[in-house]
Amino acid sequence: MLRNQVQELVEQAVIAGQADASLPAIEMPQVEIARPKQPEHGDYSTNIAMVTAAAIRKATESKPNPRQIAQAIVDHMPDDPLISAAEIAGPGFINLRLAEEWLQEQVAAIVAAGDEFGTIDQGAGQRWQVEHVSANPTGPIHYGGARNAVLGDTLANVLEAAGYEVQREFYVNDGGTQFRLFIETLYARYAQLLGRDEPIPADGYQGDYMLDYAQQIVEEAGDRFLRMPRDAALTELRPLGRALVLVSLEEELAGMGVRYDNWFSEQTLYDEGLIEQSLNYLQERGELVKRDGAVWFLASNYPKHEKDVVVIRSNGQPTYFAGDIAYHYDKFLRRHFDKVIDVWAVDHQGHVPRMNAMMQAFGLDPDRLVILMYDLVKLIEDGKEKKLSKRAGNIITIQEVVEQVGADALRFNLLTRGPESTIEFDMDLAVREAKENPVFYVQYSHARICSMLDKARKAGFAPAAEFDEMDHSVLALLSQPSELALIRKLLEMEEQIATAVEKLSPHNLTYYAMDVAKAFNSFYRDARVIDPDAPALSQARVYLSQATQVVLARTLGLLGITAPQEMWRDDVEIDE
RNA sequence: GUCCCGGUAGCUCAGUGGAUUAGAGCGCUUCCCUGCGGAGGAAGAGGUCGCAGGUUCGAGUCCUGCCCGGGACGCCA
Repeated sequence: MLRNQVQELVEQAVIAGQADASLPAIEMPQVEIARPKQPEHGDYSTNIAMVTAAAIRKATESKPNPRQIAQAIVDHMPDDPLISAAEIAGPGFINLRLAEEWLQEQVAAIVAAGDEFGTIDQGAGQRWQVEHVSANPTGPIHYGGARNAVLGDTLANVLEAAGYEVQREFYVNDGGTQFRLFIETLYARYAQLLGRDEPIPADGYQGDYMLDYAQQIVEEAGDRFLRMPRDAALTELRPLGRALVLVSLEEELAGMGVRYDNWFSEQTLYDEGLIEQSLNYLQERGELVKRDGAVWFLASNYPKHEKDVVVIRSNGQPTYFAGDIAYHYDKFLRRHFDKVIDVWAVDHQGHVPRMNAMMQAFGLDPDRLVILMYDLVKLIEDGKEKKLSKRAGNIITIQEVVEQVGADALRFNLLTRGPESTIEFDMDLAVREAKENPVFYVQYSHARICSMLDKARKAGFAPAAEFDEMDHSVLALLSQPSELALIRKLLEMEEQIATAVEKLSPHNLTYYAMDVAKAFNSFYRDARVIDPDAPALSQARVYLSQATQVVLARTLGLLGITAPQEMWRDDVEIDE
């Protein structure tokens, strides 16, 4: 990665400076490379001189001058085609400028990398799992689940781009009370459709969608389940109801581009004895105790966890947390993921400490489990919050929002904010604003490039793929400010991916996409790409446009958003 | 009561301890189509970064307290 290359050069300078005693032989602080806000401050800068000065001051009580330290580092900067200038500025910053020739050459590198541009090998084949959404399999997913889905899915994309092997998993809560109520409701609706007066359970699911599911059962099985005892019918309905609801969940999520590698059934934890096995494991390690007729996990043994947690109720039933223990036992001790990211809504925040304690009780590094929390989505209607409940059948579904706003705009919108922000969602506003969504600006730029490259091809300026070998010599002609600014912006991609991975919040990529589009549009305004009178320059600009197309397509791809070849306004009024 | 997360432009939100000017989108104002897609470009107005202390060479960013908003504190899931 570019930033790392720059960092290494500075580190080499530091070592060289120490070798000839221009710099004191102390242990040097880590060199941090930043991107200055102001372009006059170069492409990269480092505060290493000031940090070093502070370290020396602390160690020796002398008063070193940061600018002198900076000078020593600058004097020892190795010659490298990457860097054209290293300047000292302000209190002791070292500002580094990328060489123009090197920048120009990168256009070829981007085009050559194509779909792979931006990929970094940080993950080095580590196996990570991202478990997300995991909504109860009892009906359509609430709009809040869309946030979870988009966050998890995009994060998984980004991790893959960073070289991690990622499994996307949906935990199907088919072992607990809610799923039982769902099946009982399904049975009731089924019986009602066949004319029997069967009440929906008290806490059952009131939504109309249950009638659709019941109707499908009727079509598949006729009245078969009425001709057996209720308990037997409920048992047989479980797999059928599960299949129905999973198909609709899968469709709903696919509607916004979210797909899974694995749907993990909670029930299998019971069926395969994993609850018992994982609890035995904890028992052997002395982490469980029997008290008041129940079995407790001694979470209070671990820092920050004051309370113990019940895993087996006094009635012998395991708690939901017992399922979590077994599930994560399976993730780490059977499937051996290097790292697991669970994407949870903030209302589960109280469970995080016990998950951390659980990891330690397993004898595992708690950092291998990351609970990624996102805040709620509140529904606003007529300026007021609307309370929703799936059980009451009163929810805004993902599908509704996708239909009204569009999957691309929805994903982009959800990814313009950090996970911790609370989202107030107003459907009317969203529909009104959908057309103004910046995602179209990005997509439009991409379509515009595609169309223009097409025209270029016809004019005899072929994009690189159609050459056996790219003509690098023309790239040196890309020397206008807006051309170089665009190249610089394109080269940020690896760092943007690294940032998204580091902070486990990929929303910076949406801003990056807008930046790239903006840089391209400025370039496009300033520079005429197809100009028969200047064939070499035209060819160079075609390459640059192509590189931009590569970056936009890749960035949109990571965000799970389509990169259209063309798009036309369909709502333009034709004047006169 | 304890703990967690927010509070940045009219609105929706970004912002890795840095550099006399804190950013984007939308909205608002003014310009730019005889040149490849105007869903565009150039510029402008708009801010006590909730409040008060502290740490430091340097704070929107870290620490403490307070105010406001949201959430969590079950043998529920």
